[in-house]
Amino acid sequence: MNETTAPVPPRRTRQRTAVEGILTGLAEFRTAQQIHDELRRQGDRIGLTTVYRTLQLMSEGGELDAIRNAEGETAYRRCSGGHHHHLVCRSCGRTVEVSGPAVERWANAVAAQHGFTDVSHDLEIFGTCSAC
Amino acid sequence: MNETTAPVPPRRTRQRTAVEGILTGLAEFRTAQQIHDELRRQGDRIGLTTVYRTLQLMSEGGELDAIRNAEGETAYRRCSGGHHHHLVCRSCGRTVEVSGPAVERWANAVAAQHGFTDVSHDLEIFGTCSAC
DNA sequence: CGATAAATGAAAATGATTGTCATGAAGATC
DNA sequence: GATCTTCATGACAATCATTTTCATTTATCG
Ligand SMILES: [Zn+2]
Ligand SMILES: [Zn+2]
Ligand SMILES: [Zn+2]
Ligand SMILES: [Zn+2]
Repeated sequence: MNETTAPVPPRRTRQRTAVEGILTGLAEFRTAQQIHDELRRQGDRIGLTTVYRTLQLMSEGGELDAIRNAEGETAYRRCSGGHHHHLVCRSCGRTVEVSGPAVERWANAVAAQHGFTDVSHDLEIFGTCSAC
Repeated sequence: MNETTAPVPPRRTRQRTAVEGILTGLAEFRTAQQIHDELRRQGDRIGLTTVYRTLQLMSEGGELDAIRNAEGETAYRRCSGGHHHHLVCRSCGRTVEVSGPAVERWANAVAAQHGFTDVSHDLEIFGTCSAC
């Protein structure tokens, strides 16, 4: 047999658990450094490198959504499964998941009109939330 | 009188002319380094710092559109004046400007519904063009 | 309990972008 | 054209998020 994709689950380490814990119930997008700072504040001893690696792996595994903020930094957030977009507060990071079937149809239609196939899109809405 | 915005046009230098020349008639997004390389290849003597600065100024002045590619680098392209989005070929980089009033309305409406102000959005459509 | 491969993290490297500042060159004025 | 003022240039250093290295630790399994 040719086992191309051996399903090896990640090891349950203290550090990975801590990162998952921070992300659970957090509605905001957060960068690796922010999460690292918060963990340190809580007293967790964890390396910045590990935070970067863990977030990357979780993102690749579909457990997290990733976006790049205005400063070009990558921020992560635990999201629901299906296709959706984000309404993000520029100052506090508060995020609301949004979806619009009409937008999906429009994007696919305009791409098809120009002969493009295998279509995907990136869409994020930014603003200042009422609390800020 | 209080002249808050003195309209001082940028000086017409050999370097700025060269950068503008490269961008004219180029349908693809290009990074500062790519443009610098191309100018050097053409025999133009120009510093990388100057290319970065010129592109930034042109972008701020609305002469160029800027996007961040998959590697996180900023790429620039001469675009038409109004608000629009891009349909970009993943393999050859061919870019088509597109616009959809319905999308604009939807984005603003959904942001307003959630109490967000000072709203903007990023939207790019990717696909494979008919030539690829 | 070992054995073993994955995970960690401190430190160094990377690489795009920005800051510095001495020198060069537009544009205005004479 | 000569001169002056000010902006522009660019070689170099600095910044800073992210990645790489690699020696050490540790989770998992038999
Ligand atoms: Zn906010
Ligand atoms: Zn969508
Ligand atoms: Zn193409
Ligand atoms: Zn738009």
